[in-house]
Amino acid sequence: QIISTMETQVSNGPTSNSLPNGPPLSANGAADDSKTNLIVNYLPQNMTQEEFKSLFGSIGEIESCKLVRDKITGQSLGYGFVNYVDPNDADKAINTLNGLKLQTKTIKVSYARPSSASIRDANLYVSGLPKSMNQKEMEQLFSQYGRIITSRILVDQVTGVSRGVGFIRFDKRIEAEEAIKGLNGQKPLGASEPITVKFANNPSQKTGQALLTHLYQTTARRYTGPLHHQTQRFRLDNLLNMAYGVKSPLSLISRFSPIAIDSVTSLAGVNLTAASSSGWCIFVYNLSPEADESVLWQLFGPFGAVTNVKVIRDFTTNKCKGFGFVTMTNYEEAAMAIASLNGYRLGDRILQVSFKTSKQHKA
DNA sequence: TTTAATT
Repeated sequence: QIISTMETQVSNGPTSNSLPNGPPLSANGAADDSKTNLIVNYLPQNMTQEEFKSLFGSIGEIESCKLVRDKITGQSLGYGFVNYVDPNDADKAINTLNGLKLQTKTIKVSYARPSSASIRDANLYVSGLPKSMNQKEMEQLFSQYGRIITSRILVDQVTGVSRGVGFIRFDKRIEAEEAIKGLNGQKPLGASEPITVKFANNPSQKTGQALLTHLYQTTARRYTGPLHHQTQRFRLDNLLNMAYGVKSPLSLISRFSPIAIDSVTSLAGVNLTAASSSGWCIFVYNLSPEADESVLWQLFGPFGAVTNVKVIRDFTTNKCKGFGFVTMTNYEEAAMAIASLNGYRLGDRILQVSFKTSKQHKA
C-alpha cells in the first residue's frame, strides 16, 4: 500500500503532497510518541535550526525538535523532526504546514515512523524507465514488493519530459532488496528496454565531490608552471582521500606538493595560538558582505573535521566585515584546506586563507 | 543521467 508520494519539484500540483494516513501504530510498552512526532522533508537548504523551531513552534508547544545536519560539515540535510506535546498540534501541523512552499521547495510534513534499522537504506535508484511511464505507473510496478514511502521521476527542467530515471523509497529495506531481485534487468510490460534497479547513492556525497572537483580544477590552474604531472596526481589523490575520509600522511603531502610545503613553511610565522584544545583556528579574509556561516562550512567541510565557523559581522549593519574564522580538529586537514583555499576565487573575490596569528586577532 | 526520509 502506498502511504504517501511526492512529485518532482517542478510539478507541484494539488496531489503532490497527499496527506499521510493516520499515525503509525505504537510499539507495545515503548514510549509512544507516534502521535506527536513528525518528520519534515524537502526543507530549504539554508533553513536554520532556529527558523525550523520557530515555524513549527507557531503551531503549538514543542517537546523537542531537530534539524538534521551532516555530522562533519554541519550542513542541513534538508529534513528534520518535530515532537509536539499535544497530539492535536501534530495533527494541526500536518494539516497547515504540509505542502507549504518555502523558497523553491514544497515541504512535506508527516508522522515519523518508529526509528529502526529495518527502515534505513530502503531507497532505490531506477534507470532505463520508458519515457512514457509516469509516477503512478512506476509505483504500481514496485508496489507488489512492499509499501512505498516516496517515489519520484526526474524530469527535464525545461521540457518537463521524463528522463527515464527515478527513485522509490520502500518502508523496509528487505522490501527494497526484493524489488531489486524482482525488477532489476526486467522489462516493464510493453517496454522495449530493461530497467536497472539498485540502491540509491547517498545524496550527501555529491556536494563534497563536486566541490573537490571544482577546487582541484581551480587550484591546478593557479599552479601551472612548476607543477609536474606526478605532483598533480598526488594532489588530486590527497583531495580525494579527504573526501572519503582516508588519511594522507603529511610526509607524503610535503614531499609531493609544493603547495602543502608552502603552508608548512609558513607555519614559522604563525603564532602557536592558532592551535588550541579545540583544534586549529583558520583566518579567512576577503569574504563578501553577504557571506554567512554556511559558505564556510561548504568550503572547509570537504577537507575534514570542522568544529566551528564564524563570520565576523558589523554590529549595526549585520553585514560581514570581510573575514571569518574556521576551526578544524586535525592539523593535516587544516593545512590541506589552507593550501587549497588560499587564493581560491569565491564569486569575484580572491580569498586569503591562513592559520590565525595573534597579530590578526589583535584586540 | 543519482533526490537531501529516521533523531
